Amino acid sequence: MNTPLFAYNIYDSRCPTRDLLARLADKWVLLVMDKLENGPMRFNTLRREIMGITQKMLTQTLRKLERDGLIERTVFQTMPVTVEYRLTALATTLIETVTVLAHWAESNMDAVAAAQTAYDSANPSLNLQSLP
Amino acid sequence: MNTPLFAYNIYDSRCPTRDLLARLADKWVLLVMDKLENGPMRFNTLRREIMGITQKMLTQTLRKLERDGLIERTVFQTMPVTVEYRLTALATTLIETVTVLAHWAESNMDAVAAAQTAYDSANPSLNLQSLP
DNA sequence: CGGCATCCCGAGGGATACTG
DNA sequence: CAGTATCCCTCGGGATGCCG
Repeated sequence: MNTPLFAYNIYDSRCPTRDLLARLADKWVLLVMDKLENGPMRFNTLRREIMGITQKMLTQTLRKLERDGLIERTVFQTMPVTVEYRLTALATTLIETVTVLAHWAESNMDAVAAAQTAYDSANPSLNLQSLP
Repeated sequence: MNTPLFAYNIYDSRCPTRDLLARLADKWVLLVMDKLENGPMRFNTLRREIMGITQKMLTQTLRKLERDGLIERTVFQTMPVTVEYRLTALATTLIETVTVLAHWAESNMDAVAAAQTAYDSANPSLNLQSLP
């Protein structure tokens, strides 16, 4: 029968993979990982380049990713301190997927916007424009 | 110089692609799209197979995806009515990435769990176990 | 520079009841 | 079967201030 070595099932709400997916399915997580694709970066560089992210969210995102083993944090005892973040080996198995997803939005924005316009004019009653 | 045809930039917080990414970066969106990979499915089938999703969230997710042109909704006037959801052509350019991301969680759950344990024992002070 | 600690508001989303 | 409509409550996350 060739049973799989893992019994994880993303469709089971009680499976720990569900929580892992929820952590990955986060815009800040995707943006941070995507930014780190080309090598390590420092905290404030990330903060500046990922426009709109607050210090709190960046810190929180970096900590979560570090805890999940996806990024590594290195402190250089300069004055003042320098902190660098880089993807781990584990993250390299995921980063390509992340970058494709993040940039799919750019490549297909026009098609999506057209679909939205069509949908909204076909359903004048509903107001989904406001939905997240 | 070969300037790109689109000036969309996912790192610009005011760019519409940012909102699109936020809609894609959603666990229910990923699970629903992944479920529809192998062909059309009906509402209650999706609801049963994606354990833990409420009727409200399933409806909302399907509507958002329909509005973005990623899924198509077909109503069959049987008695009672039958409604079928299927991925659109636009979605086919994204579905592989989505499935890879969703199932990466299953394949790498053990590694992530190990990293978490290591992190938590190395940082007994912090309590990130509770964080989302 | 690279954070941590608080306050606080609004919305995301669960639970429940009703319908064509 | 496939939804819609409310209520209600938590908690994500922005704003602000402080620190080694």
